[in-house]
Amino acid sequence: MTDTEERPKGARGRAPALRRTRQRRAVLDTLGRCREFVSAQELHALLADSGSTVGLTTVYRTLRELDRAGLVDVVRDDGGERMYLRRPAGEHRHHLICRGCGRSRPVDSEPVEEWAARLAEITGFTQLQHTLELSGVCARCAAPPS
Amino acid sequence: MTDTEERPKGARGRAPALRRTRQRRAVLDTLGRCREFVSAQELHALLADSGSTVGLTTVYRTLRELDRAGLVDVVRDDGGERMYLRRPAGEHRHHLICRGCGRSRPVDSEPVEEWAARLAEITGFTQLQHTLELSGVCARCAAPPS
DNA sequence: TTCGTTGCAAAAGGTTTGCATACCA
DNA sequence: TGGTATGCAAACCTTTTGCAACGAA
Repeated sequence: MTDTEERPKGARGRAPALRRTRQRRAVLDTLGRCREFVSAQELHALLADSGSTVGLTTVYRTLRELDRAGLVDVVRDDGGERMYLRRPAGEHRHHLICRGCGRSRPVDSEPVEEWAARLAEITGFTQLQHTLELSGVCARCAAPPS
Repeated sequence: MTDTEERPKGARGRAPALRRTRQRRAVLDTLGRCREFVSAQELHALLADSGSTVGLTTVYRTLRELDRAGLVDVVRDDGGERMYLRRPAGEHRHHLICRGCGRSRPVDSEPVEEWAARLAEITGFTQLQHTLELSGVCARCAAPPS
């Protein structure tokens, strides 16, 4: 069990003072264009393809920032690799990912949210967090390969 | 934890023919004694402490076998490390883990199971699998440091 | 000028694999 | 005996970090 170190999310009102750099803009832009989850490595490759020279390190760092800022949804693929998808609204969403084609679709997870909330009451646990990874095989991929 | 579904890994009815070796017995035994999730590395350390000489590789391999056989629940900690906990019955369970002390407690996840089942119908996805990681701060850890 | 940002190379860390050896059945 | 299982070392991979150079404000 890795002990989670204290991380007071409610940081002192300090403004991070993010700078708008060419690299960050490129990452944000490319990520925004992705409709499916992408890994840092994939994103780095995409950036390279589009001619943007952005270091892999920077991609990782930027993605981490976005995660902290709650601007992306993050899941882990089977290999433990983190996958990112830009989050439209401020709400966190859950996605159902097809193991065949990799496409994902957001799902209504209200029941889960409610259940989690109830769980907090029942167990006395506070600051509940949950990560939900859903996968399956979509109708198209399940269909006969004709 | 992942819903264990059929392993269509093209398994031609071959019998795995597991052998009962000293190492496997030791791993199984030590794992069975653990009441909380443990990582492969931790398990390896525990084995070493108890005098059992089992290679780390073997621990990893055995754990993977157990996972495939659906005999353990697996979660990933914040660092992406896999944590294992022997599964009592054949049922898969979800656990709520305290970020303070690391202790876990199984929770009733029926609502989630039902929701997932309904989701399958609605979306047309088949062979749904889900992994749910729940964490929070237990009452004891949240209590004032007296 | 200042100090956040970048990027390369290297370090970390967990997990897997190659391969010769040991051993259960 | 034959095919498994083991274990060491090396390989793999993703992610992080050290540090000198860079550039937005």
